[in-house]
Amino acid sequence: MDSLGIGALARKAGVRIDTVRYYERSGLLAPKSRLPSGYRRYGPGELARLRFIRRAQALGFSLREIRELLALSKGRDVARVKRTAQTKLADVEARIAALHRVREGLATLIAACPGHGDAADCPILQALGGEGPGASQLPHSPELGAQR
Amino acid sequence: MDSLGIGALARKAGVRIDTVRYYERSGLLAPKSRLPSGYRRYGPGELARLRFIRRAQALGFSLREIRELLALSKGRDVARVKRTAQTKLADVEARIAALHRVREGLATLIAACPGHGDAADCPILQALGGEGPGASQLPHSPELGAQR
DNA sequence: TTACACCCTGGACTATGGTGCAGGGTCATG
DNA sequence: CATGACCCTGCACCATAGTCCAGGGTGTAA
Repeated sequence: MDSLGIGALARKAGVRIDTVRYYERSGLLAPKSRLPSGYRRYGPGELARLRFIRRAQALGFSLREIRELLALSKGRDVARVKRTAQTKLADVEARIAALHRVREGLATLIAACPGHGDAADCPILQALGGEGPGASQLPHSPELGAQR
Repeated sequence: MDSLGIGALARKAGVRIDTVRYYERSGLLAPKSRLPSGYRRYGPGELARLRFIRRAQALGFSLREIRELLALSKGRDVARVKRTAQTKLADVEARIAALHRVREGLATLIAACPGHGDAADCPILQALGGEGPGASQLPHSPELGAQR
């Protein structure tokens, strides 16, 4: 039979055994069956599901979102799956935009810093430390704090 | 005197009182002095430092990195401050690049998904779930998992 | 003096995504 | 049957950045 123990499954998917058990605790991946001893047994479907989880994580989905995606895929509601992916895309684009602003702020400060001399002449320290208009060149977007 | 209690300081900087105490525990911000009762007292320097911390966070620095930045600024080693900022800039740029790959992967899948019909026809589910070449259109960069 | 806002410490708890360990039981090979 | 690899459960722990609470003490003004 092409059924796998937890160790073989983990090796095939490139994750740790503990991670597989963690996913099970999190309601993401249940074994196909159990031996009378309690040993978990997995089939090819479980391997595919585990790979799904890893790939979705690489796309920036959280485990909670992946759980929803898996539930959706069981209901074969393709429209909702697509909408979820679209929402995620918008989210990723917002994060990119926020990071662009961070990059501009940093680049501006680095360009203005002589790289030597007294700390009082360093715009990086000035801009961050000042309470006056010196800080106005920094991005101020609220969502930057929400960078998960 | 223009010295502040912890509540006034927190209000001026737009953070919570607990957060100020948390920063103190983390070695980021010590009070200027204490009353005999133990009450913390802060001067304008501490307010500036607290604002520094918040702005640096908005630039994507972690508290650990901010602690290093603050230590550096005390040593007035401007060159090292600049190098730290440059390292952070490279880090931000790598995160942007990783998110770009995520975006391309998602956009490709969304474009190919009909948005209706059977789940078997949904490339989002297919690409994620398959173990064959279907997954090859997805980004595979290892640093994506390391998205802090 | 009383009222009330403010402050103290220490510890528990939140969410996320795991990792590690103790103390056992089981499976397969020689 | 012995050995070693594998597996079980349950629990504690990691980092990050806080948040909240209990059970007190203090500062100030009417």
